Amino acid sequence: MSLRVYNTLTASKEAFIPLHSNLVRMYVCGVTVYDDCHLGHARSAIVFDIIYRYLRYRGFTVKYVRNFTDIDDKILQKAERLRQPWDHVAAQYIQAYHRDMTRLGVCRPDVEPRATEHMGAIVEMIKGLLEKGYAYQVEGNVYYRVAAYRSYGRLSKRHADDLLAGARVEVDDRKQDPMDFALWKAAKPGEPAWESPWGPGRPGWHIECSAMSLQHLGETFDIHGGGKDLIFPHHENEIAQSCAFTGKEFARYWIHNGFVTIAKEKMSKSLGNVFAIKDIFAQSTCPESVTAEALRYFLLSTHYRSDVSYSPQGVAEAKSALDNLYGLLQRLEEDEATPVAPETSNVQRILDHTRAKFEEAMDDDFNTPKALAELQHLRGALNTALQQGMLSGERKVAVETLRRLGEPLGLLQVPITAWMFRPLRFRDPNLQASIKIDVDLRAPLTVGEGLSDEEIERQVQKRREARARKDFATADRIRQELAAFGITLEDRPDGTTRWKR
RNA sequence: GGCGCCGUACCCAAGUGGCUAAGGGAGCAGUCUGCAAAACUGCGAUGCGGCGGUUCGAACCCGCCCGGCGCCUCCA
Repeated sequence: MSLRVYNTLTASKEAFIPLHSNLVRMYVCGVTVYDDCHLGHARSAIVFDIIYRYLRYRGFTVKYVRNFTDIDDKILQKAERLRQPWDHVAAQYIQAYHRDMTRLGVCRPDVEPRATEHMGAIVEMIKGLLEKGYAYQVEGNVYYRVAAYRSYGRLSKRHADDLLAGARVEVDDRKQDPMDFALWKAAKPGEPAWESPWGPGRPGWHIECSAMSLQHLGETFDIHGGGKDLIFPHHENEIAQSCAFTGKEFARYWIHNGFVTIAKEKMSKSLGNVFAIKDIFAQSTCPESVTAEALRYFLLSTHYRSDVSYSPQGVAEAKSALDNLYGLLQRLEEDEATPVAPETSNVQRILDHTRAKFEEAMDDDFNTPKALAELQHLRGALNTALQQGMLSGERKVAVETLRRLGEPLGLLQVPITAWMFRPLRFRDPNLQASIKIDVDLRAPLTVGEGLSDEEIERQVQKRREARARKDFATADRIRQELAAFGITLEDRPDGTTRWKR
């Protein structure tokens, strides 16, 4: 069984075969840095993160490029509003982006090129397009001549006639055709500008991605991705520019992720239904790494091409599902003597079978919901095995397998002592609104103010002594005291006690 | 107007022509337990928006209808 991916270009699932044997070259559209990232950005980043991780899991060498568009009209507008230099605004949001991605556990790409650092390449490309007749200049502006590119529309499955029928294209007298788009924008007084053969100005949106992907990945590369809202016009225009410039095929596989929606509607600023990533973390009652995995599990429980409807209780449910997997990890990692039933043990067979099913699911266009179901199925099988007795070697292998299968998904990577088993909730009423209120939200929530492992162990030991002399009043009192700090105790049959945060 | 997507149990969500329609959350019952918790086991769609059609056979293909959404304008 080999990897198959859905290609927007051909509108079908295809066998994934990189151009150069084992090397995968992948370009993903990052963000225009003019504001904090929201859940939609998180989804896109996480989707391509798991694609990147899984390709490596599958033995490919991946060169992963994800850009920053750090010069754009929106950045200039923001700078004006804030009365700050535009490049400070960009730098600030690049930093915020990195902060959010780190929190989300998103791998850093191999290259993170910025438009402003590729002006030479951008200008060269525009020059080439002019020479070949695919562009024209008007008063210091350069436009792409869409009519000159025969197969324009093949990605978004649109035809020139349909586009004109839309009649929502901004009217610009200088364009020869309403569909033409800017490659270079002449600078107005006071605007940042770079020198060019057409006078001072800045690149139009789209050209920076063509130039940067060409420079870092070459003329033809394997995967180009982004949110599905980029299919038109952004990616369509990139294809037009790049193919016209090089005369070669551009990206071979186009991968697009679905939206995050709120109450069935696309998350967007105009609708005012945007949730910033930083707010999710700020409002969560769980530590960052736990919140990150809960959010990841939530997002990955829907296939990447479908829209996923965000809700606080959706994340809370994902957290519960993860708790059960971590609970299993905790029990597997406990070093206790268990009854042994080696002759009937089928643990290794179960693990092998799960790995095969997991890979089968991921090979089928990154079917993460199916992959998660396989992990959950494994949980049941291992729980049963655990109850019948597992050798310490088997338990070790089981833990390794769970962690190894979790890795390409970015899940099950938190050390067990750092996992928080208490339900995840959000403090803000807006985030909290649709959660059924079934827990006391005034209970202690913050991790930082909790007890240390040592303090907890000491109390657990005291309680053990009390139980040994049948002093259940004391034992129950200790349990209640720990519960006030959010610590749950679970007594095992052998008289020992496990605790959970 | 053009192009396209979706509608599966209380909620979320795989499956897209043929084994009992995955899995998770919530719920109920039982086993276990000083109590509790966890875990395990069992229960839950004769049916996949509706109506027709194709087929030996359809949630899955085709047609129509109902409902929801997206792109065509900046957007992950």
